[in-house]
Amino acid sequence: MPLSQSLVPTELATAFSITPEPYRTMTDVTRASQDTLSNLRTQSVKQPLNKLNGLFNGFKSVEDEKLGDEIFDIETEENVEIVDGTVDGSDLRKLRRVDSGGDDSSTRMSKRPRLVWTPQLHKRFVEVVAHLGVKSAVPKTIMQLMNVEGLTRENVASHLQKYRLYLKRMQGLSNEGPSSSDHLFDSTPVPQSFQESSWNGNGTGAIAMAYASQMVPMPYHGFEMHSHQFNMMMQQRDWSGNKFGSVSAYQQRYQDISNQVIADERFDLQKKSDLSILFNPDSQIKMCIGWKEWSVDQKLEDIEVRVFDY
DNA sequence: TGCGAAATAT
DNA sequence: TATATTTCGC
Repeated sequence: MPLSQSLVPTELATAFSITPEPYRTMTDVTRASQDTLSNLRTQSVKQPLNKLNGLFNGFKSVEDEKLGDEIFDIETEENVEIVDGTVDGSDLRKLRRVDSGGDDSSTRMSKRPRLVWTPQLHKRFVEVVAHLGVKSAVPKTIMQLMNVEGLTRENVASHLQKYRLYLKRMQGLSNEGPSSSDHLFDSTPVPQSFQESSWNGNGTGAIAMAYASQMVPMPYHGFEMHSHQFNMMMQQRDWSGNKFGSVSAYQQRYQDISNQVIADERFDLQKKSDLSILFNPDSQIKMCIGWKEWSVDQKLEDIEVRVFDY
């Protein structure tokens, strides 16, 4: 919808060779103001790259820092601009791609740096997909659970599409080990749970997953641990028929369990975000630390190393 | 809105 | 060619 309208009727304008003011939509105006803003900003703020690096401040472990550092293949400084006003890390997603056919230098805007799926990033992706269940893993949820700054739903959707094709291909090849052509995907083993599990096989499992965000460093047992706020990821319906009954009850339960795990010398946590706890509708609990998964029979003492050992 | 397959771009 | 990104129907 145009924001403005010519006062001169079209016929009249044509008759007198009046070139009408072009229609400007809200999008046009918004874009123009973004252009202006970012032009101003690139002059005063000279370190978009630092900004980018700063986006990953939330990550504290060496591994995570590597993850963050390597996530983007940054080409040149000119390719990066902050479109929105926020300078604090949270908003890489506001880097916009704008039409590249800009002959007008004032409309030249950068495109988002191309995402490179490093083995670390892919590993994280696979972990999350495994937790969700390969059937119920969708881009948005995966993106949220991966909790990697700057990662977009589109990035994930693309990767997921490719990964599904890969899985299909692998399934077709049954257990023919070696050479496919995909080094990235081959670099991270396909979790055994993908082959079918009671947690997601019938489409009713894997309802909730607690996950970490906003990590804050905290000393623990000599190495760095992270405490965090807890969020609940919920998928699918029916929270009424289960034992805990409410989201807050799940959160409480998650807190309880994770606190015990952290205090438990048997668990060699590198960082607390390695811990995930999943609940299914029967209030069964599955606990995952890194690449290991356990079934938890309510009491931690009963924990046995169950299946997956990658 | 957002998913997924297909098309397209790099 | 591989794969990232965009498009488009649902």
